[in-house]
Amino acid sequence: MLKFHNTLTNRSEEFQPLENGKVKLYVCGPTVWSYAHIGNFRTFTFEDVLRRYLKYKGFELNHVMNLTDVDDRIINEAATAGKTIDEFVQPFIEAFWSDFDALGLERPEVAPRATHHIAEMIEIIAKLIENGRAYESGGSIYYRISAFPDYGKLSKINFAGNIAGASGRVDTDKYDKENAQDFALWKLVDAHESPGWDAPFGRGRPGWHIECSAMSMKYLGETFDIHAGGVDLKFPHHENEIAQSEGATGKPFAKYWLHAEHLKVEGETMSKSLGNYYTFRDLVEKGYSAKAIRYTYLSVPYHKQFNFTFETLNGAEITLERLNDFRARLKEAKLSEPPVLAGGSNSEHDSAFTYVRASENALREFEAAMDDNLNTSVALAALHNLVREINTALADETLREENRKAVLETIEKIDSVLQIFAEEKAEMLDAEIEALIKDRREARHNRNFSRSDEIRDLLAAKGIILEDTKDGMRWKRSETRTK
RNA sequence: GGCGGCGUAGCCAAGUGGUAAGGCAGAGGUCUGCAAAACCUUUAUUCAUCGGUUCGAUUCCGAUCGCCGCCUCCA
Repeated sequence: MLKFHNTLTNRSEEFQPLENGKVKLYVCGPTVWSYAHIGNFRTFTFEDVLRRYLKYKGFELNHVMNLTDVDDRIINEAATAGKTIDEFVQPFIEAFWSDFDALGLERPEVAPRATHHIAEMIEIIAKLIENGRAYESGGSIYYRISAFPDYGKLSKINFAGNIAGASGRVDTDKYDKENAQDFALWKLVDAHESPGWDAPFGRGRPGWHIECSAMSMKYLGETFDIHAGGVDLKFPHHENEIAQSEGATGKPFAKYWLHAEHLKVEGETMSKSLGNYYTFRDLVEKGYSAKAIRYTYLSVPYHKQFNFTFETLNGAEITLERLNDFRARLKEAKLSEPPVLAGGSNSEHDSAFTYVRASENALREFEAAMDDNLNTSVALAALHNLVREINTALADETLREENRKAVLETIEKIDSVLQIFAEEKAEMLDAEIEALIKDRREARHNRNFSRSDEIRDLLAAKGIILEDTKDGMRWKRSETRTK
């Protein structure tokens, strides 16, 4: 039974989609003003695991992730660079998708851009003005929080205590609002100012929150299943989305709210001033693999803050090498066929049966962990336990053909969600290396070990690692990385 | 000032009212011509501290200390 911790109710709840077999999922996407950092991608990776696990459970997905391509920062940066918004944003959108793909994140069904949905935003704002939940002031349109009694139900924010004690926090907004908490839906823009769009209530540009209401409801309907995002968006962004959407439609907005916690880096808040700020591409440039970064994210459940350290990341590289080696070795192993049995059992048969059961157990543990609010820590432990057990069987030569298939299928199922195994590609060695390997085989046969070790070192320098096993020699490429 | 979270081995961490998953690192061993890989054994009498409830608490309650997040258009 799949359960989520719903931050709207603050409880663990069984997941029940609105429509049988289908899930409507909205996630807050990136603001494309720069390269996304490793904190952003923790959230996107969580959302990918959510997506993949829902598919694993047999649900049909309609997953929407917006791209915020208009906000104050983008407008300012574009102006500074002397570019239009489109020109400024385009390279960052491309970079975002490139990073997204590299991390094994499956693209959502719809990835709408805010600037392409201004009409939908205007429509919602018009409704809110009509029903008294929005008002005009100084040419801009604001949301009237006092007209939405449910305001605060997601973030559980107590405004009374807030205002009284918020030391040093001044409302710096230069516009005139009825209440300090009222937020802008539409910002007045001069006739000559860009960007700007014409609306019945005047030329302007949208406030930050309205885009998500507009795009989620356009593609998923007024009520949908899951809304996910980073914790920092809970207030005010998600709270405001609820106010806008439910305020306009009178219907419940999202049923389940899932929030990903932030990460720290080496025990400290990630920030440029501390020098521990990393984009995904920074780590790739340092030589780390996307899979190891993904694995590191998965080692801690999404709803817990975690400490991203390079020691952990290095460990993840080694762990993944072990997993990939395991799979390769399992595929190559010479295994015996099941003996022809005339009934009864013998010890060999019993052990084979045990390993079939090990696969089933691992899958069951994996699903139980994922069902429990996507506990990827425990899911990984289930995988590791299976690998160790089967490794032992390989070492003992008690594994048989029938087991191999079961184990490989289990791994494939688990990895359809976790996506941590390396892509399998048939690799060819060039002739020179093939010849060296042949020489070494001969040298070893003749017990000329100085020559065979010399060749091994030579190949190692070329990034080819040799391992002598009882089934013969196997090779792999070393993961070269600079640190 | 308000709301919330966290503190588990050298490191990253899971977890539960019934006696501590997993990964990395370390130590010893098996295998190997030597390596590598793999496997085996081992590494927290203890889960920040102090009280309380309980037959029993790391897990529940209270207090204390420490760290963090949100309350500002940052995932």
